[in-house]
Amino acid sequence: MAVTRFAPSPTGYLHIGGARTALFDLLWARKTGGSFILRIEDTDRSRNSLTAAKQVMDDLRWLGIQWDQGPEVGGPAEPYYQSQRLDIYNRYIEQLLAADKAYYCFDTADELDQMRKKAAEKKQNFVYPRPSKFPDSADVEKAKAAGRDVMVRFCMPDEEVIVDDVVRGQVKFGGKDISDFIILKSDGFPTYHFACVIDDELMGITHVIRGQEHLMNTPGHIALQKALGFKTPVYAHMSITVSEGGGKMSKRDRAKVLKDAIKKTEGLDKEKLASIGGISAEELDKFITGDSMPDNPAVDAMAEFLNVELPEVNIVDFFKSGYLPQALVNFIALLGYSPSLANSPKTRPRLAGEAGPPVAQEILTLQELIDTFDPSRFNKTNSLFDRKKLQAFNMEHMKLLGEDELLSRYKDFLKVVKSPAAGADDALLKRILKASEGARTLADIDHKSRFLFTEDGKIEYNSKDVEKVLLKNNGEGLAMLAELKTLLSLLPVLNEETIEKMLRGLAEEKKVGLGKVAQPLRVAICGTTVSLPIFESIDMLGLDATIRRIERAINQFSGK
RNA sequence: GGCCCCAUCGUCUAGGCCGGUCUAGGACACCGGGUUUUCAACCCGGCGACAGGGGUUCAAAUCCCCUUGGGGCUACCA
Repeated sequence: MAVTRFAPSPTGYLHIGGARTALFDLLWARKTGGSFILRIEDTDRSRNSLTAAKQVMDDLRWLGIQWDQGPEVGGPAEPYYQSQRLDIYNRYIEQLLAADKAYYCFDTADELDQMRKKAAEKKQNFVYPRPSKFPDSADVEKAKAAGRDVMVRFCMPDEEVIVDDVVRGQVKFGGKDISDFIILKSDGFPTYHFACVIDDELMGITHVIRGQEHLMNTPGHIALQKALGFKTPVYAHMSITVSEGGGKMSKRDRAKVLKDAIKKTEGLDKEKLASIGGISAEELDKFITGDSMPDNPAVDAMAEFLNVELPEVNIVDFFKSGYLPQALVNFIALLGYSPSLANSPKTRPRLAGEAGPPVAQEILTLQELIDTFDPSRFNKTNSLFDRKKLQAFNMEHMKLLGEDELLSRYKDFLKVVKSPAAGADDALLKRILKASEGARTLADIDHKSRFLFTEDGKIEYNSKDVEKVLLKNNGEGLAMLAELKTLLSLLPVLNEETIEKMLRGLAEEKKVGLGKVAQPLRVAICGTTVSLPIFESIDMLGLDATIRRIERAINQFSGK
C-alpha cells in the first residue's frame, strides 16, 4: 500500500515531463492498492495562479490520471494547496529555530550574488557562511527596523548523507558541500524544500517518484527529515526526457522554434505580430533578442499567425495536435521504463532466428501498465522524445478504441481546434472516422474531411495539384471532369456502389487506370489530391455539391 | 568552475545485478519491393548498435578503472 503524490507548481499548463512523473506515481499507487495524492505547490506567489492549477487538473483528468486525495476531491490531509498551509509550516520553523537547527539571516539578493561570484572565482561551490552565533529575536527586530529582509536557513549537518535510491542505488553526498538552504522566505512563505518535506510527512507519503533533477535536492530533504524526526520515504529518481537540441524538454523548446521562425520571416510586420500575441512591441523585441519569453497563449497565437508548427510540449499541445490520451500515456510510460517481460500480458515467445528473451509488446492500456508496473525496472538513461513513434502509437490506440469512445474523443478534439466539422451530426462523423482507418492522428482525419464542411465556393485549389491532375496533357483531367459531370447526373441512385461502378466503368472504357478518373474528381471536390476514399467522399458530399464543384473547377481552370 | 547522474541500432529499448545460451532481439524511423482511387494503412525484404582505451577472466555488451561524450543541480523557482 504505497502513498504517492504528484506535486506540481502551477505556473502554467501541465507539460509532458510533469505528466510522466504523475503517471508513474499513479501507477505505483494503483499497483499497490494505495493512494495517489495531488498537492499544489504554490509557494511562489509571483509565479503561481489559480487558473494554472485548474488547467493542470484538467490536463491530468484528460490523461486519465485521477487523484484519490487533493483539490476538488478532498482527503484526510486537507488543504492540498500549500499556500493554505502556512500556519503548519510556521510551527515547524519555530521548532527548528528553538532547537538551533535553523537560524535567521538578513542578506540582500545583491550580497548573496557577490558571495556567489567570489566562490565562482575561487572555482568553488557556493556554501553559505554559517554564523558562529545565530541571530536572536533582538537581531531580527533590529534587521526589520533597518528595513532588511528576514529569512530562515536550515543548519545543514556536517555529516555525509546517503540517498538510497530505487533507480540509482546509493548516492553519497558530503554534508559540508551542501549550503545551509533557505527554508522560510522573506515573504513568510516556505521554500519548496521545506514545504515538501513537511507535507510528505504529514500526508504519509511512502514513495517519491520524481525526475532526476531532484536528486541533488534530496540530501537536504533527508537532513531536514532527520532534524524533525520524520520518516524518509523511498525515493526513485527517474531519468529525464530531453528534446532534440539536448536538454530537458520544456516550454522553451516551443518558444525557440517560434523565435527562429520570426527571425527567418522576411518583411515581417512586427507591430501586427505583437498585437496578435497580445504583447507590446518592446516585449516582442525582448523575446527576439532572447531576453525574455512570452507566455503560452501569446506564443501559440503568434505561431498560428505565422503558420509555424511548434513542437508539442504541454499536454494541451498534444490534445490540439490530435493525439489520444491513451496513446500519450502509453508512450510516456515507455520512456525510461519498460515493463517486466514476466508480468506482461502481451509477451510473445521468441521466433526462430530471434536472439534473446521473449518479446514484450509495447501497445498497452493504462490498466495493463498498472498491472505490470515494477519500479525496479526504471532505466537510468535519459531519453529523447520521438514524435514519429508517438504517432505510430496513436494510430494503434485509435484502432483499439471502440467506435463510441473514438467518436467522443474526436468531437472533443474538433471543438478545441474550432473545426468547422465540430457541429456535424454523429452519424456523419462516425462515417468519416470509419473511412479514415489508418490515420495517425485526429488532426489528420479532420484535415482530410474538411472539404465536407467547406462551402462549395470556398474550396481552395492547390495550384500544384491542379496543374498535375487537371491541366497537364492538354487538360485531360478537365475533359474527364466534363464526362464525369454528365455521368454523375445520370446516375439513378447515388451511393458508394453506384459511384464505384460508374467510375470503374469509365476508367475501363477509356483504358486508363482508376487514378486518371478519380484524381481529377478528387481535386475538383477537395481542392487537393489528398482526401478520404473517393467513393465515400462523393457519397457524403452529395450529388448537388459534387456537380457544383465540378462545374466550378471546369469554369475556373478551362483555357489555362 | 563545483557537485551528482548516465552511456546497446538514427530513436525508444531487451539482454547486464547471476560473465559463456548474443553471428546482440523487438518497436519506431529510414531504404527497397508488393498492394492500391490519393494520403495513409497493410504485406514482404533490407540497412543498422554494445562510445574509446586499459584491466579481471579460459571467456565481457555484461564486472573494475580511466578517457571521451551527454545530462542534471548549482535561486528568497519548484
